[in-house]
Amino acid sequence: MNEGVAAMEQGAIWTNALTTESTLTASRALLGIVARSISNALNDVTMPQFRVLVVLSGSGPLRMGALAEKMGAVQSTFSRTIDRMVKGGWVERASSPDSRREVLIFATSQGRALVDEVTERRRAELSRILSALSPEEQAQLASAFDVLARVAGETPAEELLILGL
Amino acid sequence: MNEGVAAMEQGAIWTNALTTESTLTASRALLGIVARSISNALNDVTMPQFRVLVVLSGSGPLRMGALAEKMGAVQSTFSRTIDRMVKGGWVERASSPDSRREVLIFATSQGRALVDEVTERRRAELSRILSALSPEEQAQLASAFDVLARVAGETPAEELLILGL
DNA sequence: TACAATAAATGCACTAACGCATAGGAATTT
DNA sequence: AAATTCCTATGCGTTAGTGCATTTATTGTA
Repeated sequence: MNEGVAAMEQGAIWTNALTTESTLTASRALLGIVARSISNALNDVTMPQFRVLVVLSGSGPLRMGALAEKMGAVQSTFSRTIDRMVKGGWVERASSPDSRREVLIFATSQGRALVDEVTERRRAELSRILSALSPEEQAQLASAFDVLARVAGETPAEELLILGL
Repeated sequence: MNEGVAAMEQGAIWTNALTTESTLTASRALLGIVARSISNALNDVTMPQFRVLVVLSGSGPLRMGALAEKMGAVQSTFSRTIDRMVKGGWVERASSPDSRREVLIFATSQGRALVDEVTERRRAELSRILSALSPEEQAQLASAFDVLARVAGETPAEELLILGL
């Protein structure tokens, strides 16, 4: 193999390793922000329950079965979870206009507010942190993240659910 | 207020908002990586149990009480969690050399291996993703992330524990 | 109309985690 | 030596979540 090429490849490997470490460090910082944004909500609902609200916020009302499947839970298990959430005022059951044997789950305004608060808290803290940077630095950061998001690809919702997001 | 200054501040606000959105998007991608790295481990241990192993990996053996406090759990609750983890072969109890009333918790090699696998999986996937970028892009990414990590500050371990990390 | 298929809820059994109160052994103080 | 403090473990009760099997209501089909 050509020595010059080998040296270049070696350089690329180092760069990758360094970038990986920087990214891991940054991801810890971002995870901290995410965690803090959620922690308050966890006084009111459990993580699985919060997931339900996030899913409903994203998709609108869903049938019991469809929702259970999205949550990766057996339908019977899920029925009970919904019982608890109804009791807490986070969601409501309503019979479907399509079929009387179907039950649609709606997030209540209280439920939507909970998710909105978390989202807003996250956005606010991020904005606060970024404001410590110059506009130039921010622009650099934005383009770096855009690049990352592009190569990282879409994150299927199911995967975020592993962490309860 | 001077119009030129006002225009500049407006520009800064836009930049911040755009950067915030880019960061939020990227953080979802990073969360996906983190979630995938953990999902396998969750077949073996629960999230709280995984936390214990992460903490022990970071700090070495700890007393029951200290560990319980780090986990934000009541000590009695925690004693039972350790019972289960001992049963599963993830940790071991050992009497402290300092005092016979103290009990130290060690991660077993099996326990350390579990954490290592997760860490390695995360690093590998990140590295794989980054390798799609040119060294120049990677270098840009690294410096942008270093900047972010600097302004975001340290993330206390307790906060990551909210998400089970 | 009788029968099969679908959707949700219930009965039952289980595990993990949580907290409070308390017991037991070990170390420290008086 | 006795009393107190410290550290862990246990008894007891509770909640959330999980899964399997079954029931009930509704819809679709033979």
